[in-house]
Amino acid sequence: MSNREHDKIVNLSKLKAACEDCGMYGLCLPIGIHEKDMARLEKIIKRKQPLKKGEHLFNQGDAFHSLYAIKSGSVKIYSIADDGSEQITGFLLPGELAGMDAINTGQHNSYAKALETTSFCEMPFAQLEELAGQLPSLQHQLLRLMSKEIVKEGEMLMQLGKKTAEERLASMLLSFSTRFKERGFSPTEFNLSMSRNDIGNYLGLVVETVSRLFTRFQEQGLIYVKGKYIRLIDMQALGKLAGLNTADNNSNPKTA
Amino acid sequence: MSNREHDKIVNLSKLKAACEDCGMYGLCLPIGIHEKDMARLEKIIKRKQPLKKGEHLFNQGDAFHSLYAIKSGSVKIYSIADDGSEQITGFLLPGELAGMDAINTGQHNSYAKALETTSFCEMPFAQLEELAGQLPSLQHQLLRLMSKEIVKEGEMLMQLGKKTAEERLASMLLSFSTRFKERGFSPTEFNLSMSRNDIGNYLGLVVETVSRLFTRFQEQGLIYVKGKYIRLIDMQALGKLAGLNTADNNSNPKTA
DNA sequence: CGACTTTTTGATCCGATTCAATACGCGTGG
DNA sequence: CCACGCGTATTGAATCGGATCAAAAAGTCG
Repeated sequence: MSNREHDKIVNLSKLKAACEDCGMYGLCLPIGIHEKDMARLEKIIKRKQPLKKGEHLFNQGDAFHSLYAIKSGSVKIYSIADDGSEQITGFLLPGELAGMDAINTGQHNSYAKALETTSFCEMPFAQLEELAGQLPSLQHQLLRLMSKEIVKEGEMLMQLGKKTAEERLASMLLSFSTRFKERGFSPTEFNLSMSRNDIGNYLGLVVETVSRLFTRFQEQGLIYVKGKYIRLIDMQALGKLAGLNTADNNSNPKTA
Repeated sequence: MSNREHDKIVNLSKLKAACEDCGMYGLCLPIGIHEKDMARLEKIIKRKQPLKKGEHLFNQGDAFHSLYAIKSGSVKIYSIADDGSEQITGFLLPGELAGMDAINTGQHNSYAKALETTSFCEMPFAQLEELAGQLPSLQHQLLRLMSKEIVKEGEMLMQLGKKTAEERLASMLLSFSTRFKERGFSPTEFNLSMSRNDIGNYLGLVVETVSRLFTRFQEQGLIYVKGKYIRLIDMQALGKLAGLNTADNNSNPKTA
């Protein structure tokens, strides 16, 4: 796509396709990296065999070696507490990074499971870190992505802390809508690759509640649902549901 | 305390006390930084006037310039949603860092308010980043702390997603206990600097529920409470409450 | 097709919220 | 120093949203 002159090595292998050829180029780690530096980044990125549905990218307890970038498909991130209970902490779409929570301890403390056939890149962290020391833009991008992750989780805390079941599901639908749009997919029509149970787990609700909400939203003409297929019909109403419902819960504006 | 020879500048000012003299040295950013590099790190760290109770370290919407390390006191991190509702996402104790969520957008999307008289250091991020490019150990430590933040929030998600009111409060008490201990304070006896309302907001509960729980825990002989003063009496029982109560909620172990 | 899993729908129950009122803590000023 | 006032905390009673229990319906896959 763009002109790279001084590289004989980069394209020597079919397996090692360039980031620039990846549909998620504009969303992934390479953002803001100078073209001349990209070759160095690409050299440490490993193309991997796609995962089949149900396979794991990594397991809780695994030693941490690499970050992973999702290229296509989707991944569910979850952990299992001592008592055996599962908590889903996120769903990854193409262009998003997995494994950052493991940097701290050097051990993955979550599972990453493919919800469908999923292709990804592996980026050995030691090499990434070394390179980041040499490329300020890469270092910055790495910090930025981690910061983004922190913000994302903070927003999720807001969800779980204050919102009703209805608000949570509406928010989630809109969040997926936005993310699909960023990735060039339709913002109003998509398949949710995870089960109703997963949705409930993620949102802090039981599966029956999620099911009832989908039904209700459909009855109210907000969405059309057919299994995993979702069409958002009344985005505005969904936004209103997601955002400004209980405009009080512990809000306590004066303490601000 | 330790021997530094080659520095005339570092100690020239009383204000600019060394990190090594800070009680939180072992918990803060400097972990793992070589002694010879510390001088460079210290040079960019600004000592600031302590905040009085109620004053803000930064406000939501502020341009992001610096990370802040808490030296003493405590801080509440919260954001205000469009609808005016407040959500507390965390409380910071000495040795902990604030502002990492702003790296992504270059804008703080939370407030940081002192819950009591609080002293802190300011670390201009641009300089920190530049230095991190030169000191691998600093870069690593920075990434590690951000990773830790992600993990911490992930654990909080687990709390809010699945746990009962009782479990949440027990967890919070134990979390503070651990953190106080790490900082050299008593793990069984401390003052919670935040209001009951703040605790409730943080845990996704209303203030009445929090109050009732404190009363109940005390009746059950788990703790002694007197206003902000807390003494943990039966840590084991608290741990049991916090951890292994509802060992089922959406656990669905087979999907693991 | 037939077994199994996932989803939906219905009826009931319970934990936490809400509403309401009292008690406590604390700073201010007389 | 105590009285007053106001914010914070506690306690009580009623209500409700979402969980739980139960069962049928719809997908999924070998």
